[in-house]
Amino acid sequence: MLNLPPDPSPAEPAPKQRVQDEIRHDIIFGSLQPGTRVTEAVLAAKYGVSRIPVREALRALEAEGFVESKPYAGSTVSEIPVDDADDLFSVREALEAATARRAARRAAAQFSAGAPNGVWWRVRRQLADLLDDGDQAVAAGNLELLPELNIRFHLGIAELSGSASLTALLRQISGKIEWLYATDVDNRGKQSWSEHRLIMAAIDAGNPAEAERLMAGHVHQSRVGYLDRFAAP
Amino acid sequence: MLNLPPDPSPAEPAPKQRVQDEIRHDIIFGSLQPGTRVTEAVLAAKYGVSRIPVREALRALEAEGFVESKPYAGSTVSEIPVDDADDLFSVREALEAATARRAARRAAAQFSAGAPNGVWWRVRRQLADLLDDGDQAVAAGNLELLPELNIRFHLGIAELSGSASLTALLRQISGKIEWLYATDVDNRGKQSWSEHRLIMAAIDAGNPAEAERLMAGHVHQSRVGYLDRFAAP
DNA sequence: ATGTGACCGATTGCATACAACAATAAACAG
DNA sequence: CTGTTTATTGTTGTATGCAATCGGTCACAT
Repeated sequence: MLNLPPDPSPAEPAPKQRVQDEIRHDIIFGSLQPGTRVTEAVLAAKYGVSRIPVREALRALEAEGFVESKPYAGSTVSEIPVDDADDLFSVREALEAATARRAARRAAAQFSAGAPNGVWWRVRRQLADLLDDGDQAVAAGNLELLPELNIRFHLGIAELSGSASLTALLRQISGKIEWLYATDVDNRGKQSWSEHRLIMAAIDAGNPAEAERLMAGHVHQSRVGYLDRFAAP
Repeated sequence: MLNLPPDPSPAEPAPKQRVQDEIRHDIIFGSLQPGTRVTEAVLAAKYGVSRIPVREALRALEAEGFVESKPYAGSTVSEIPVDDADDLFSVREALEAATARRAARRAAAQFSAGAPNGVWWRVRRQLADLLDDGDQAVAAGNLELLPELNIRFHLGIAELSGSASLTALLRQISGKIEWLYATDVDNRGKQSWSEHRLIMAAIDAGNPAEAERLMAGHVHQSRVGYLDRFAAP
C-alpha cells in the first residue's frame, strides 16, 4: 500500500503547546496587554498545569518576541512593534520572494520525479484545500477568516521551499505581522486573496522568476495597504 | 553622580546560558556533527548540571535552528544550511539595510538630546571599543579574531536601531551565517573590516540614506565573497 | 527632607522523582 | 521466510520541593 495515512489525527496538543498558543493568542488579541507582568505561578493555575510547561511556553514566546524576561525578575508582555512595521515588511518582502523562488525551483524537480508522495505533495495538497477554503470564505462574506488562512498560505509556501531556515524566519515575522493586524479588519480582503492562486500557479509551473515577482508584489501591496491605513501621515 | 557604573561585572553566566553557548559552539565548530543524536541526560552529565538547564538550552537552540526535536523522540543536530546560504544572505541584506537606516535616524535624535547617557550611548561606546579592537587585530595579523568581532559589530548596529524585532531576526540569521563561515578562514578580512568605520561614521552623521547604502554594499560584498569561494561552479 | 543601607517577600532557577510516549527488538501467526 | 503484534527499553514530558536572586520597603544617619 502506498496510501498516505489520512493525515494522522490532529488529536489534542501537548499541554505545553496548548498553553503557548493560548498565551500568544491572548497577547495578540489584547486580553494580555503590553507591559503586563506574567508570572509562571498564576499562569500555571490559570491553565491547570504545573509551572514547567508554562515556563517552556514563556521561553518560546520570548524567542518569538512576545514577552521579555530578566533572570529571577520575571517576564512582561512586549510592546506591539508598531514602529518596526515598515522595516518588518521590507524584510518580509525579501524573505517571501526567496521562499516563492525556491518553491518554484523545487516544484519542477518534484513534478518530474513522478510519484506524488512525500512531504512536498502533502503540503501542496493542504495548500489546495486552503485556497478552496479561502475562496469559499470570500464568497460567503466571512472575511474574518482570511487573516488566519492568509498566514497559513504563506507558511505553506515557505514549507514548499524546503528551507527550514527561511520557514523559521517567516514564522517569526508572521507572528509580529499578525500582532500588527490584530486591530485591523480588512487586510485588502478579496483582492489580496485572489492573488494567491496566481502565485500558486507560477510555482506549479516551475517558474521561479514569475513566482518571485508575483510574491514580491503581493507582499509589497500588503505593506502599502498597512501603511496607508495606520501610519497615515 | 551621573557616571554609569563601569559596565557591571560580567560575572559568570547562569548555567543554562553557559550550557547553551557551549552546545552551540560545539555545533558550529564541528565537534557535534549534523545528524548526531543529543539526549538531555548525557549532556547533563557532560556539563555537570541537571536535565532542566540542558532542556531549556536545547529548546532555545531549536528556536535558533541548530537542533530539531520531536516530542518524546529526542533531538538531533540540524544540517548545515548550505543550500540556504544565498537566500539567507539576500534576507540579511534587507535586514541590515533596515538596521543601519534606523540607527542613523536614531543617532540624530540622540545627539541632539544632549546628555550622553542611556542605553544608546553605552552601546555606541562598546562599538567604539570594538572597532579599535578590530583594527588592532588586523594590525597584529590576528585575523582569526575578526569573525567574532564582526558579528558583534553588526549586532551592535542592530541594537542602535532600537528595534527588538530586527535585532532578534539578525541574531537568528547571524547564527546561521557563523555556521556557514565556520569552515572558512578569510571572510575578506582587512578590507571588510575597514568598511565598518565608514558605516559607523554615516550613522554618527545621522545620514540614514548613506548608512543604508554602505551597509547594503558591505553585506552584498560578503555574500558575493562567500558564493565565490564556496558555491564556485 | 533626603539619600543610603540592610532586611523581607515574591519569583524565578535548578534538582529530583515519576508518568507518558516513541522506537526498537523480540515473539508469533501465516 | 514475511508480516504483524506485543513486550521492553530508552527518552522525553510533567510535577513537586528547595535554593538563589531580585525589587521594594523600612529604618536610620546625615
